[in-house]
Formats: sequence, C-alpha cells, structure tokens
Amino acid sequence: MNISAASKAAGLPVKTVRYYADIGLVDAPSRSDAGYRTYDDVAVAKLVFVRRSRAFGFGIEACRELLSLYQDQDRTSSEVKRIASKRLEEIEEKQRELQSLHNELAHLVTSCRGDHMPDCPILDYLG
Amino acid sequence: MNISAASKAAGLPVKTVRYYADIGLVDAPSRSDAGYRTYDDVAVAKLVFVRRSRAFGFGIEACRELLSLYQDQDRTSSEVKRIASKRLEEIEEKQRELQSLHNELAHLVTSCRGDHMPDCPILDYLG
DNA sequence: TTAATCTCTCCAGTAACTAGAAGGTCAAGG
DNA sequence: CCTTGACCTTCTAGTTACTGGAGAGATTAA
Repeated sequence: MNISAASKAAGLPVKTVRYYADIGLVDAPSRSDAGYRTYDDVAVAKLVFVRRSRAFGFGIEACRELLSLYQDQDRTSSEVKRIASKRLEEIEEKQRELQSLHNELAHLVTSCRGDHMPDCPILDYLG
Repeated sequence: MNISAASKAAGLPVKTVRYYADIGLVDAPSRSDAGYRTYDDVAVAKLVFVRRSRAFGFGIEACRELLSLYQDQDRTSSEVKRIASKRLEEIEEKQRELQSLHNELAHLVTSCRGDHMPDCPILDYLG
C-alpha cells in the first residue's frame, strides 16, 4: 500500500500520516526502491487507533501512551483507565467553562436589541 | 504608567500587553525618553476590553472588530449582536461535541474495570 | 556604588497539523 | 518512445495566541 491508499484506509490525510511517523508516534514505514512509503494492515490499524484516540481529544503524548499500552500484552487496564479518566476530567472541566461562558454570553446576546442604534449591553459589559 | 503597572491594572501579562500592540490589536503606546512604553487609563481600558472579549473566547480578529465597534459612535448594535451570536453558536457547537465525547468516553471508562488485568474495553474500542 | 528590579528587542518554542514549492516516479495512451 | 497526469519525495513556512529566555540598557533604593 502506498501512502494515499493507507491514508484512505486509515481515514487520515496523507500529510498527517507522514507527520505521525515524523514525530515517532507510529513506526516509520518501510520504503520501496524509489523511496515511497509502504504500509501494511498492521500499520493502518495503528493509524486508525491514533485517529480514534485523537477524536476523543487525547493529545499526541497520551496517544503515544495508549498505543504503547495497546501493544503491550502485560499492560493493566488500570493504566488505561487512568489516562482515559484524566481526559474525561478535562472534558468535564471544559464543559463547565463553556457552560458558564454560554450562560453569560447568551444573556448578553438576548438583551441586545440588535437594531440600528448604537446602544449595546454587550459592549457595555466588555468595556 | 509603565508596562508592569498597566499590566496589573489590565489583568494581563506584560508579554501579552506588548503582543497586543505588536499585532496592532491596540494602539502602540507612547514611549518615555528611555524607550519605555507608557500607558494611560484609556489604553488600560482597551486592554481590559480585550481581556474580557478574549475570556468569552472571541478570537483576535473578532476582538479587533469589537474594539472598533466599541470606539465607533456610529455603530449599530446589530453588528455587535451578529459577532456575539456567531461566537455563541461556536460555543454551542463545541458543547455538542463535548457532550457526545463525554457520553462515549464516560461509558467506556465506566465499563473498564481498571484492575491489574490487561482486558480493556477502552483499548478494544480504539483498536 | 552596587544590587535589585525594571525595561527593551529579538529569537525560538508551544500543539497538531496544513499549505505549497521544487522535483523525482509510475502507469497509460498515442 | 514520449508525454501527460497522478502520485510520491523533502523542505520550509504558516496557523493561534501567546510564552520563555537571552542579552543588554534604565531606574531605584540602600
């Protein structure tokens, strides 16, 4: 498989596939005589794993740990759970932030008449 | 006022105060004989305005527009409301994303026993 | 006078890609 | 055989909004 086939199979842009190997998140693929990267199903599976992890918002370093645990037969599920729980807390923290932002901003937007006049509670609040 | 006083008054780091002038978000301050930036209350008020706007998650360009509207006597509140509504929609979009992420991840975390065994529904899902 | 605390500019780094340039490779059609 | 187009390569630089640090000048208090 050349990179574009692997990219399609993994659901990631070609550039991203190269990038993940550049930073050592996945193994550097073998090369053809012409220097083309070649991928097999195992390599694609790892890319898919990373894509799904990233979709949960895990950072690259967390993906690295997860991928390593994924490939480690001697892992304990507690390690995985710890990483996932940490991410869950981050998500919850972000949700609280957004909720409070939403409350305030929705209130301001509602109270702004949005007409041709200059009076604006949003600007009043910011200034 | 020197930059550190202005920074305290505005509630922004010194580096950020310099940065906002560098990118033209706020006016470049006047300088003392020695080349020190000097701030007055008006400059600080604009920095505060930007800080509050940023706290709502408005991007720099949106802050630029808001600040410009703030200083424009001929503005219409509909312009402000449009910008704020856009941000509100972004927040809501992000909230939906996080909610769905949270649902999925919380489910996985709950179903993972987190013990010394390697079996892990989280890794199963990612792989 | 000297030490501590400003302040200045400029360069580089952060996260995670993404865009684009310049150039080599491969397969199909004429 | 040649060309065309789609692919591949590397490298540099840009994105967002700052942040850290180096090296050097200015100011202030003791």
